[in-house]
Amino acid sequence: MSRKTFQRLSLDDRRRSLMEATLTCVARHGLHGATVRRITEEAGVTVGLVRHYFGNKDDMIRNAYAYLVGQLTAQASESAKHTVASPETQLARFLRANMTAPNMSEEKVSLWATFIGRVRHDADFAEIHRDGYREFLNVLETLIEPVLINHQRPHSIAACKRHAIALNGLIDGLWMEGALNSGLYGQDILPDLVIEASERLLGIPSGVLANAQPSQQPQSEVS
Amino acid sequence: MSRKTFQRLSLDDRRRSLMEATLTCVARHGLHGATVRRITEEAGVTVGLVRHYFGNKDDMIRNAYAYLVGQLTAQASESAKHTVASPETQLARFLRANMTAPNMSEEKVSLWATFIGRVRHDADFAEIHRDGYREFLNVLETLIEPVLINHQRPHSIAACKRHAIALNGLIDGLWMEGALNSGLYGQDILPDLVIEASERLLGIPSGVLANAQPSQQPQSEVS
DNA sequence: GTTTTAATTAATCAATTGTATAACAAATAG
DNA sequence: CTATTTGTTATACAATTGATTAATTAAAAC
Repeated sequence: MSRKTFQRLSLDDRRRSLMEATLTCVARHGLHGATVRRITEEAGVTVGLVRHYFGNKDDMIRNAYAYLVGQLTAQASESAKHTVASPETQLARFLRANMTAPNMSEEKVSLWATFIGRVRHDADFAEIHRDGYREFLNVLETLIEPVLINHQRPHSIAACKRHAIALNGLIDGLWMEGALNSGLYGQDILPDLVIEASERLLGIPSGVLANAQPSQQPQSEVS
Repeated sequence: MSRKTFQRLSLDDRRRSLMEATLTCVARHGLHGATVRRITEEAGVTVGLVRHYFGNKDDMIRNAYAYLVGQLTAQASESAKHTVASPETQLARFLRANMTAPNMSEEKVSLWATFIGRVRHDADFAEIHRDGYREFLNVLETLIEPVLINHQRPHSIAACKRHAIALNGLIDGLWMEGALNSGLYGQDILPDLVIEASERLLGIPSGVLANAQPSQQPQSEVS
């Protein structure tokens, strides 16, 4: 019987491949069903590589969690920052991005929730979670402040932070409940709903965010 | 060597004892660490009883999840319904209850999140989740409607449902992030924050909920 | 007090788990 | 083309897992 043919990958490629396989397996079978054998099979390698690249399974999972959080925050902030548009448009885009695919996916919410359960007992998990949360709040504060200024609302640092906390709660909650939708309502109502709710939370006139010019309006695009 | 002395319990008592031990172990060690041996040891019995009372481990865990969701929704609705007070006071109490112990506890949030990961793949888990979610939304709608009426706001069934979805998102998100607090802010700001945010979301005058007569505070202090 | 019932224990089982190690082979250097 | 390095495979192993069964015994029935 001949040995399996294989390809030697760079350290980064192989590690990423294993982390992604880990996330796939956790999403598909839960943490308890994400065994070393299943993960390595998903990655197309044999079990020995776990030790070689991560030392042990727990460390591989920790790295996979950090990888996931990085993806989530990167996607979120990127969707807002990479545009030259009015503050209202940027905030509106950010909000919509969190209520639509690929950001709002059942798989990502499931993954996120599954790992949250370990934050409490594992210091590494807690740190990864805290960093991601802080980043998300920062992005929100940065997006909120100019909008408040534009509409003569109180915009002290404290006020911005308070608003960011509330908005983050709203987004997180709707992101979760919407993604693993129980069929009690259609997910398609969420983008408009979160925009309208945010206008109220910030105390800005109705329509300011809802009518902010959407992504592909040619009119104002001067480059 | 003598056998362990034991006590025969009623079916309900023993089942509840095992479910609570299951939740304790899941909260303490995660789903993967909640083994039959640990759970039964926590309950003070031997492993054979799992088969006797639940058939197998998975069914025991499913029942424990339903037990947890039942606790959460019962506590939440009870905190509001069991009082003869103005609609504003009832809603305010409900909101505060979800931002303070025992409802907002790290353990309960961890448990809740851990189980959410299985909703996607297990039909029984999905049903338990959906039922709990529906109940929560119903309680919210019931609490919201009279407040909207009292302040001449639109209060159609659709409007109430929309508000309930938004408020539920806000509560869920803050409940989660607040409980496993990352130290980025103090949990003690959350009760007031959620009350103020809810006033804005519902479009009712500031202070309507905040100044609704609290449970046992003599007179309000002016800030 | 005696019998009956079934809740509970204790022990065993096969399967699966994460880890460790030696053999192998793909890429690289000379 | 040969030698070397090390990424990768294949296999073994001890520990733990959930499940199963027969033996016990607490409690109820008589």
